Amino acid sequence: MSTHAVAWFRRDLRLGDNPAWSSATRADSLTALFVAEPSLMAATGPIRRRQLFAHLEALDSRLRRRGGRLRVRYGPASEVVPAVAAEVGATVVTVNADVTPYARRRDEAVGLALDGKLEAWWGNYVHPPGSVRTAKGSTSLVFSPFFSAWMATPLGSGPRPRATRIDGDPGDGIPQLLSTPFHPGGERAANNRLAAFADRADAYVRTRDLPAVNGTSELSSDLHFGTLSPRRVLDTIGTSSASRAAFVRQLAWRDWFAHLMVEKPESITHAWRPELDAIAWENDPAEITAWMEGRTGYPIVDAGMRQLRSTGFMHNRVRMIAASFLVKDLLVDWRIGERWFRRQLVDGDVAQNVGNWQWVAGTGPDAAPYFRVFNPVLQSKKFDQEGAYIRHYVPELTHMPLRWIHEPWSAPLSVRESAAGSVDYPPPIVDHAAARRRALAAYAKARGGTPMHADAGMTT
DNA sequence: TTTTGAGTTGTTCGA
DNA sequence: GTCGAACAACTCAAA
Repeated sequence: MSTHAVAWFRRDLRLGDNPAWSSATRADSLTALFVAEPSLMAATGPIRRRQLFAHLEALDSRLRRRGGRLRVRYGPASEVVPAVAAEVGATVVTVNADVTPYARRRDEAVGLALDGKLEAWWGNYVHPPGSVRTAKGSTSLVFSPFFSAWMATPLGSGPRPRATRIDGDPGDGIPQLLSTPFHPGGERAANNRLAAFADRADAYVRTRDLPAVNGTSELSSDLHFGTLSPRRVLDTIGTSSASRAAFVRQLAWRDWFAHLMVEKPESITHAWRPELDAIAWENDPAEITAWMEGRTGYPIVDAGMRQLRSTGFMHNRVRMIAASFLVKDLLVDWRIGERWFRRQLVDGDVAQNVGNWQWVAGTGPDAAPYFRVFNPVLQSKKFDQEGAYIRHYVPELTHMPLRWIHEPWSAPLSVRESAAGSVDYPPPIVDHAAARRRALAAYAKARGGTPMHADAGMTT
């Protein structure tokens, strides 16, 4: 009897170092399948959706060169996958597993419907979620010990791919791209981006915090879509310098947040520290909108939020500043910011986004201490010294002299009037010093302690 | 078994 | 201007 595999692609849109794909190629023939699930599509912003389609186009082209097609189908996976499996007479359906509760429920349902023919691999993390453990057998709730254990864990090896016959049915097809994606799609382009980062990886520590410089890896989107294998990224960058090791540490954070998502899926909606679900958030709708639209009056925050809306990306340092500003300065529930980022970001990823927002909000395990409140002006002066990033994304401040670019409200009226356009830039929506006191008081109250200062709270 | 030290990305205040 | 302390509490691993 001949065997036929369905390689069901999800967030692993590559053929290289892809255990589920490699396993599928061991069958006599295979169907490469992507299911556009309506519920996932609805939760995906236009920029990430466009990027997804670009990757699907590239994957389809690659399969065509091998005489096959990517079969794209629309509908709920729980119906589509068993139907396709029956249609093609599949003996096995291979996938790379995912960590979100949605994905886990979905795969469980599909697995039941397939009567045990679903074969799950881990292909999207350096080490499989759950595999890096403390001596007691659980996931460390402190990053450093997790990192030590992560480094000490040997890399597993998956099955080797073979040449096999690939089904040529395109299914419903891929929607036509109406505009340019964030990145050129596909595995090959992603590998070019990896090679480009490898060339500047030794400058990573020196430049990664400077939003005007191309110093971060900018591989988050490829890691999200799986156009890059994280193990290949690790291999390529290596740890031969302090900079490279610092980057590899970031890959461990990515794995840690995946581990934590499996450990505690309710962290999507609840603080890891339950007492911090009791914070009396302000959640002012007008302020939330101003933050989303980049009209807070704090140039570094607004530059970041506008970069996000217009490009689907935001520099890592600015993500922290903007997130801290929403949670601490505006006292807005981190879940509101998390949802906005997740929808807008081309690399929007539940486990990573929730993990990082809980870190900023101080509600997560081994998170930033709650009293660490970023000062948006200091951060701006420190990391955007020339104001180049601000000027790029906040055109109203193009002509604002460097001396006041980080806090334009301090500029004398004459300066503001002569810097064309700057009168259109809004005044700050909160006073940082007062907002900081209010945040500390709100956190202290939720934690059941007393405020640090007798005068803590909003001064008017 | 108990103790101890250490721990992604910061800010403010007072000496 | 510089510098150290305070701003908490908790997990984990090593001793």
